[in-house]
Amino acid sequence: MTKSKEEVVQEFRVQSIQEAAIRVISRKGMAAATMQEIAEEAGVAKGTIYLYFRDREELVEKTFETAIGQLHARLDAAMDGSGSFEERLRALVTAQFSFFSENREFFRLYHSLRMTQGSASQQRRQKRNCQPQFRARIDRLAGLLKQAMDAGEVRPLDPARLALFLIEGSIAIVLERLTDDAPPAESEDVELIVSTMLNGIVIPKSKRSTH
Amino acid sequence: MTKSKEEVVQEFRVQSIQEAAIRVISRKGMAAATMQEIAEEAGVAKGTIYLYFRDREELVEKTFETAIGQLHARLDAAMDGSGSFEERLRALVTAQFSFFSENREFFRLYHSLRMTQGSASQQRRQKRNCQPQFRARIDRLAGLLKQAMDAGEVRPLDPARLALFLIEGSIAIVLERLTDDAPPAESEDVELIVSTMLNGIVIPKSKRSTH
DNA sequence: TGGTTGACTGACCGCTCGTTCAGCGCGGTG
DNA sequence: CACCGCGCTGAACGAGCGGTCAGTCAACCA
Repeated sequence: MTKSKEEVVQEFRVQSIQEAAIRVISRKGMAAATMQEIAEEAGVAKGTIYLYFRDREELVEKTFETAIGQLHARLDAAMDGSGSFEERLRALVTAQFSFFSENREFFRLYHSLRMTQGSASQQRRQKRNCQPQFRARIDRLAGLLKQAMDAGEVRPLDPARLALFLIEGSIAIVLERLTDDAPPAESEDVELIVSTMLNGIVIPKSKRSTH
Repeated sequence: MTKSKEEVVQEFRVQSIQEAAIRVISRKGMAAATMQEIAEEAGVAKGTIYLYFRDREELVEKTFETAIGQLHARLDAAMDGSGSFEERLRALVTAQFSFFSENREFFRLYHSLRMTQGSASQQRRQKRNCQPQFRARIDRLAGLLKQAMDAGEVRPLDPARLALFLIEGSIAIVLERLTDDAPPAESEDVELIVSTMLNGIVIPKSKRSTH
């Protein structure tokens, strides 16, 4: 089952084109990323891309799928640990933070894709292909929350809404960190998110110091 | 100081072109919205737009400024009320919810603008013109939070980060409501956000029922 | 009512983009 | 050495964009 030379070359090309696509889309955004620039970034001619991908749409789609697979693997690993609810939640947020700071460029691709709009057919296509990927992330976290609710650790709230709120809120902070010149330690932002979600921001009246 | 007939006509044109721009950008997204389609939507010829706006960029910019002014006015009104911190926070989230459900299309424009990427010069331009608008919203909420912290009602956390987390999390839920076929009552989602932010999701151990 | 104006139009232009394909060079074969 | 086969190239193409401007005509004056 060893790979032939041709297969190795093929895989190398596909991979380096995808990596170039991530970098260019991250830099310029989905709409402004041209095939020409992706080709230059990958060190091949424009035509070469079309030997490995049917068209621009397929390139973007396949690239996204490859990259998000890695993210999901990391997040699953973080969540499937056997700690307490709090530990698992903290692990999830931490994993998300570290993945995106290791892969800043992918993060922007992730966002570009989510927010891309276009013709009606493009929108339908995107809904079919990409939405399920995001939905899957929400659903997994929602599952974790539901579990904690059933165990009586967490108040009974709509788990899907909570998951959405938490993930999007975190993403906003990750995004902010990316453009921050001197962001605080990663753990500090993780703690802010986790403690806010778990215990809220209010100081109970019984614990307030007299002003 | 009464308006001349020409001024009235001029204002009407400007306004209807801007409204058309909002609708088209909302539908197709920033990149895919063409001058041709905006013109058709407004019921004028493409060239007419250029009598009222220097170029596409100015149209988008002016349109955005006009629209976001309304949003800020609403949110300020909600926050400047003289209630308790909790009441003002609830009012803010509620105002955001109702504004965006009354102006679904503007909401999508808002998002399109935030996520637009492009050439280096476009990015710089956008940073100058649009980022401050978003920043202003964050800053206002951050001010409210800071006030509550100084009063000892809220734990001392980075107010800017908290504001970002809250606003983006809420926006995600608003967005979800827009595509939901049968979303829960607005007040229900507002309550979820406010109570989560204030008190967290955890049930204190002392109050847990035995399983 | 004939003349003048200027708001409006839409065919047109230059340009950029995704996509194609005739041809190039190179490693293997007889 | 001549001859392919094939991965690759990049000039060329057509579609579609933002922006232009010569032409149109209803409204208004003299």
